Amino acid sequence: MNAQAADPAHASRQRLIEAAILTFAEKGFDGAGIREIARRAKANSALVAYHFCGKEGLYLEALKAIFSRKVSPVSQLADLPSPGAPGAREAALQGFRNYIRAFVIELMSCDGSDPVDEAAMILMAREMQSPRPASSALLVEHIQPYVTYLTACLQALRPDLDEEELFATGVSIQGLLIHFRNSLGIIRLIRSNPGYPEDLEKVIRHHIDFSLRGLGIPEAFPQPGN
Amino acid sequence: MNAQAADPAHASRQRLIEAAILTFAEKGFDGAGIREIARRAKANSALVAYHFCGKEGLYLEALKAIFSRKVSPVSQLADLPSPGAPGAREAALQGFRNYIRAFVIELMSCDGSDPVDEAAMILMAREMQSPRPASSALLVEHIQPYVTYLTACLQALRPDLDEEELFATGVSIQGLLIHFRNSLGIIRLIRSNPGYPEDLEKVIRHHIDFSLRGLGIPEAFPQPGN
DNA sequence: GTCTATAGGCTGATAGAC
DNA sequence: GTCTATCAGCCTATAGAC
Repeated sequence: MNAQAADPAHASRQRLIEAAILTFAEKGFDGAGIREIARRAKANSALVAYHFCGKEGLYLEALKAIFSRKVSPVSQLADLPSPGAPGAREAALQGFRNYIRAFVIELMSCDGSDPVDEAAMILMAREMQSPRPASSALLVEHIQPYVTYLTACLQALRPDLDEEELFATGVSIQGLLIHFRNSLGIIRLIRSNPGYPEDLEKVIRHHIDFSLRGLGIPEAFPQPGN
Repeated sequence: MNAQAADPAHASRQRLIEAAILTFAEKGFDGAGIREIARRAKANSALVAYHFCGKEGLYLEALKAIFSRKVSPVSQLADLPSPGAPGAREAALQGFRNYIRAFVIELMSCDGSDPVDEAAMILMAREMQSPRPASSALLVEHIQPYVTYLTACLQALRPDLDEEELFATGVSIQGLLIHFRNSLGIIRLIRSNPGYPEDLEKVIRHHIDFSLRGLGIPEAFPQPGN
């Protein structure tokens, strides 16, 4: 795939994917037309069928591009030692920190400098909320490892919780991260503050502090100021 | 509006709104066609223009119907005394309890017996994530009071927090409630437990306990068992 | 690989009969 | 208030020239 990306003969293919991310993010799958995407990519709309076997194929390729760019780098998280091993708790704590940081910083923070990154997040968030049948397998394949990793960290940090409680906690934390991403639209409206994304990381960290304190893991993100 | 709802001459109008909620929830604004909606409502598609001045008007009317059915009843919450008045903290605590209870029980608990209720939640969640320009004013108008109320409760409970922290906390708690509602589908899949919704309130309370403990408001929902 | 031209179908809106 | 018929425009997909 990298060979293809470097191939100038595939330049229009790459431009189409980029334009697709932007346009699908703005208007959704049904709202976006391949003519508009092609216009944006300075390419011919017939190339959508040639390169991607149609609109749905282009959509899937756009999602794959997002996962390789944004999600896969995040997944380079250190392996956790087996529970009970010496230093397992400290390793889990570090893993937990990395997980949150990866989501908050790499995955969700966006300074608006790269419109494609911004659009990629919007598109992924919408796809998580309302997955298309054709892309749900792709979605699960890429996201499942994260839930497993998070639950493993939590188990080492809170061995007193039973399986049901661990699951509820994992879902809650994960949901919190996703929620802030999903709520950007309405938060912006309520605050009447178009520049609000700048404060996103601060707000997320603020609540994560509360949640972790409630979970009995206040040392996950020690606050220099407190 | 109630007079109209009771008028049998407006029966098809009502059926169109109901079908619109279902179809827009399933396919989004652009994915849903007025012909399909009309077919579902056993009405003529030309009535969309007659009753609602077009598709966008029907969409707005569907949102309004959702707000009157689901959101407005929740808003019948007691007024809070002014901050600093005697008993203000206790009143805020009670208001906070009522707010959570109203959301968990009235707004979110649904056994799936009513498909329209189910679709209404999906539609509202999607609209919050990606508000349409034409409906954002409606959205803010209906949701703003809840954020204000929740923030007022929190302010009385945690007078040490500044405005930014209060907002972040309110959004977080609100997001938690919405997240659990939205995630029911995927949670069911992951757990392979079709009866999972029965435990919904328990799981939500479980996490809310964590969050409130972190917020320093552990007495909001005292646990008889603890 | 890239283009033009076009087919075939669906869309929302509307005019006008009843 | 409800219907049929229809319009103009957009959509995706494709055939075929280069």
